[in-house]
Amino acid sequence: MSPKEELEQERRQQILDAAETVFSEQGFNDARMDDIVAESGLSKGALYWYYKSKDAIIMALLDRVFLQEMRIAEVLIDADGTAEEKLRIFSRAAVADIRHFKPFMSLAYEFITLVTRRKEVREKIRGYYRTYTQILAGIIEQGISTDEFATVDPHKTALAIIGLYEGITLMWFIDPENIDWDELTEAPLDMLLDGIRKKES
Amino acid sequence: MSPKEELEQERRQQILDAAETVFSEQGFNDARMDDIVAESGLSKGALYWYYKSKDAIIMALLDRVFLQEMRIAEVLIDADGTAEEKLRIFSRAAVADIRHFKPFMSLAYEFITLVTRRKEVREKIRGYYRTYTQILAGIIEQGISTDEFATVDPHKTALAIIGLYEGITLMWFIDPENIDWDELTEAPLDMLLDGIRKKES
Amino acid sequence: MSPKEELEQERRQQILDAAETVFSEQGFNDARMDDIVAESGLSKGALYWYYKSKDAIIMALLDRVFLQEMRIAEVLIDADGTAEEKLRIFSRAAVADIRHFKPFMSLAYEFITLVTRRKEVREKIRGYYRTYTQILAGIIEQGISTDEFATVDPHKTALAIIGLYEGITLMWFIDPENIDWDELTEAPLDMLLDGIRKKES
Amino acid sequence: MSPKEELEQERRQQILDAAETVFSEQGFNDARMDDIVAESGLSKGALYWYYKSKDAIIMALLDRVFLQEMRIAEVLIDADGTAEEKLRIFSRAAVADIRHFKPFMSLAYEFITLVTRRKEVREKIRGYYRTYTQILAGIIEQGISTDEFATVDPHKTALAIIGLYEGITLMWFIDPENIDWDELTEAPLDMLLDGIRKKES
DNA sequence: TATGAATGAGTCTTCATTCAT
DNA sequence: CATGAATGAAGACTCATTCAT
Repeated sequence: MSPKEELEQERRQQILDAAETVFSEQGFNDARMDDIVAESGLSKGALYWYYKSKDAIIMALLDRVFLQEMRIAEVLIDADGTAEEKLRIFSRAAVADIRHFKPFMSLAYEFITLVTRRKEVREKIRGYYRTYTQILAGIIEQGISTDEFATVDPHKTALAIIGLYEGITLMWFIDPENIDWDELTEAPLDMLLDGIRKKES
Repeated sequence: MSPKEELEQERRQQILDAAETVFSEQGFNDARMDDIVAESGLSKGALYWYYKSKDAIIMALLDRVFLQEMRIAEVLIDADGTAEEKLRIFSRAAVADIRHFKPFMSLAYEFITLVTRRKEVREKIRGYYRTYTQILAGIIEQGISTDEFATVDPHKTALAIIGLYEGITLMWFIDPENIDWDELTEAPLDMLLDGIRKKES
Repeated sequence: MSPKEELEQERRQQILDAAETVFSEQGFNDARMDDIVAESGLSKGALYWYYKSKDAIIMALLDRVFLQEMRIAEVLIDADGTAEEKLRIFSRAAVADIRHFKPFMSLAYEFITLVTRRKEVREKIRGYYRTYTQILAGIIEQGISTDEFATVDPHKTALAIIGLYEGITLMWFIDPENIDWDELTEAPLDMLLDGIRKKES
Repeated sequence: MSPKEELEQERRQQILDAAETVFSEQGFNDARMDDIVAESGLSKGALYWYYKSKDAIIMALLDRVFLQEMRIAEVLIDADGTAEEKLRIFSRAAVADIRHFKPFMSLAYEFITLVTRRKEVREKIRGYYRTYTQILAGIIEQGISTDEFATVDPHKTALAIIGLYEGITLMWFIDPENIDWDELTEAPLDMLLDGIRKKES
């Protein structure tokens, strides 16, 4: 990467970092471009040099947020072990990630708000969840073929697992004190696994 | 109720109906007061007569949206039957409600966005979920005491059930075609129930 | 006209009057909306209530400016007399009008600037000159048929007459002291008339 | 001229060529310095190295545009022949020039727009027309003294001739299809000449 | 109660110009 | 001489809210 491209990347990161903070705190609409300017340490002109509008920044953030999330998926793909072990790895990674992600969670929900209104957002987020679902479904299929799991529908089960974590995350976001992630990290998974695990006969 | 009060109630409903539609379609910020005025068929002056600000309408909507939701909870409280039967009633009611609620779902997520930024929203939504959790926990306790269920933690299990439904709802909102509620209505519950059901020994 | 419509007309006139002054003094681009606001005595909101943009005001002015000019043409249509008498009436009306119009002349040239860039402007101004040319051509035809004038091309002659006045106006705008309209009022016309008048044989 | 000065001259021409094109297409205000940069093939820094501001470019263009025009006048001064012959030379030169100049005509009108607002523009353009008028007046005086023309006012007649051509040019700019320069090249002049030509007695 | 014209503070965005390299 | 990233003042426009009628 040329020094020039490096500078550009750095500036764009500066701006997205600032935007992430500001948008998370204030929401897309209450956030002022001047707030992002101040937070980024750049000038307004510099901001508009790299992103042509507020909306362009929001869309660039969308990419970054869900790209970051994708990393958990990668962990899963590369993992070895039984299906159950992989699901536990997923669970742990997801929970770790969620905690790290907490300050920016309202940002994520704001993006979700846009799903019905903006094609790009819709497609990006759908792609993210579909990828995820497929990976988990693959693991479950593995579990079925190795007789770890009963013959469940892999797709539906994958949706249930992701849904379970998304839902608990949502509830944790709303009422963190009411939910103890330390305990919940594996408990929900245990319940589901109990449900799909092959019963000895 | 006097005729005057009746008119007032009617007008307020008109406004909230319009606001619900407009906010759902455009979001709190892109929605214009003039849009609500047009949708409601009232005049701008009338709007401001009944609600003193845009924010007041949003807060009134918050009440209405989550009050509506509360009705499912009431169904549960009054129901008879085994714990499992009650959970199935809950499941069916929740799914039915979600479907009806779909056009306004982005509204709900926009409220969630406000959880970290607005005390009233936070408290209202927390109250809603806490109530819900307690009711479900009660049912699970009943199930444990009647030996339907294994000795699980009622609170955690309740959270898991609600989370499961909230999460699947979220995913259905994002990608309706990828999720078949008809099948999912009871499947997720089955999995969880399998997990907590008392094993014959 | 209802009182409401009357108010609207009055407001629009107020705005266009102000815009005419401000645009003439400063040009379309240097003129600030706030200048028009100040000049009009209205508020910025009121301005935008009646015209949705600066450009809308400019286009409304275009209408008004060239509609005003059209009145001279009407004088001609209704006039009686020989062709030459009518042309003299035209001459006098045109000169009188030009003098009145002087402060707003740079406005007219600014519109002309837009002829190649904006369809609406092009069409409006073309229509104006075509109408004018036709009226004059009609008078010249009359002069030919009554043997006042030699057998000239009515269309070309009309263009020459209008062109003559437009050109002298342009030069007067550029260098008023160099041109004495009092003398020039009829002199150019005399020259042209001398050229087309039927020579006694 | 040193190689260094040559380069400077070349660069300045590049810039003015680009500016002429861009300004003609977009107008002084809508044209962006970046457009001129792109059109010129230079860098922004280079542009500002040779011209210290947008306005400086506009003023340099003013010089160039009206200097170019001055060449027609030179043709006249050097010409031999009767007054009428000279006027025909003028006519042909003017028409030829106008056609060449067409793409940049809106530029000329934009300068005229500035006559009332900018001293330098006013003086430059006035000087141009005064020079022109004087040359033509001289020719007409010649024509009077040689008995070609009747005893007309040379100044007024010169104004009329220039005005006639300026006016027809304006109308041609506005509505090229409505005006056939091929025919109009000499026709207007004929009319005027008919008017001022010494009548045989 | 109801109306809708009017208000004006607040925003995003633009773009001529500068200057470190 | 040349580059183009950076600057920031300035301006068009928006829209929640008000208030005379």
